[in-house]
Amino acid sequence: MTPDQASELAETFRLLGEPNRLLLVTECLDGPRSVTELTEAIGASQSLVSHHLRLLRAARLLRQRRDGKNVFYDLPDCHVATMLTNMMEHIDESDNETEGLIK
Amino acid sequence: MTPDQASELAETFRLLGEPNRLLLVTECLDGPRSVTELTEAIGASQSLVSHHLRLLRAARLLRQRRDGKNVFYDLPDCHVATMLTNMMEHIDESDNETEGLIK
DNA sequence: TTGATGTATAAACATCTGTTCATATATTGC
DNA sequence: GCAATATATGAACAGATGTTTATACATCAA
Repeated sequence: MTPDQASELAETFRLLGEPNRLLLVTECLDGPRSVTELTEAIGASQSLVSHHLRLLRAARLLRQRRDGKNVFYDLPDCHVATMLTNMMEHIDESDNETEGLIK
Repeated sequence: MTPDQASELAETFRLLGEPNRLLLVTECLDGPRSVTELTEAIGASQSLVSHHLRLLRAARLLRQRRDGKNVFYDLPDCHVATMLTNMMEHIDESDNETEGLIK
């Protein structure tokens, strides 16, 4: 893997590496969600949600579509959705181990 | 997905979301690597590599094993290796699209 | 047009993070 | 023991990041 490829892939991971953003993306796994729905789902302020959504759509991790007063977000058809689904299936497997802590 | 699960998964993504750390992990995909090898491979300072390795092993993304004067790092047998391999296989697919930029 | 609702943006700020520099801790060979 | 090599740690700091507050923009109904 070249440094450029690493930076590109890391950028995706970095965006998913924030709990609120990860929740926003996973909420959209089952279909389009309006900003209001997303705001209620993750329990953050509307402004914060909007800021995070901006980053996610800039990186094309989410797509935006307006319908009347609402704006809906969903995942474009890409491997990120598949990867996330796979990760979530295996999320409990490593819970048996004690969480690692920095000395 | 619960907020706790999101935080846990996000923590893994966050660690992989830094180019140097991602390179360190991918370098170890094909087998154990010494700190010296890793340092040369990613072209960073020894100190920086060591700092990053500390974070990665604290999160159990990498395992540490000393052999004489050298310390070798490798991936524990977990789904992270599989995920990374899958992601790297598909890394070029989304390159056709223009990179998203914040206005 | 006005008000109401939904969403986005800008500024400001405290905290977090990556990095460097210096130094400490192993481990081996002499 | 000492020197040399390999790795880890601590302090310090600039820059990035997540969040809040306030405000702007968009859409629809009356």
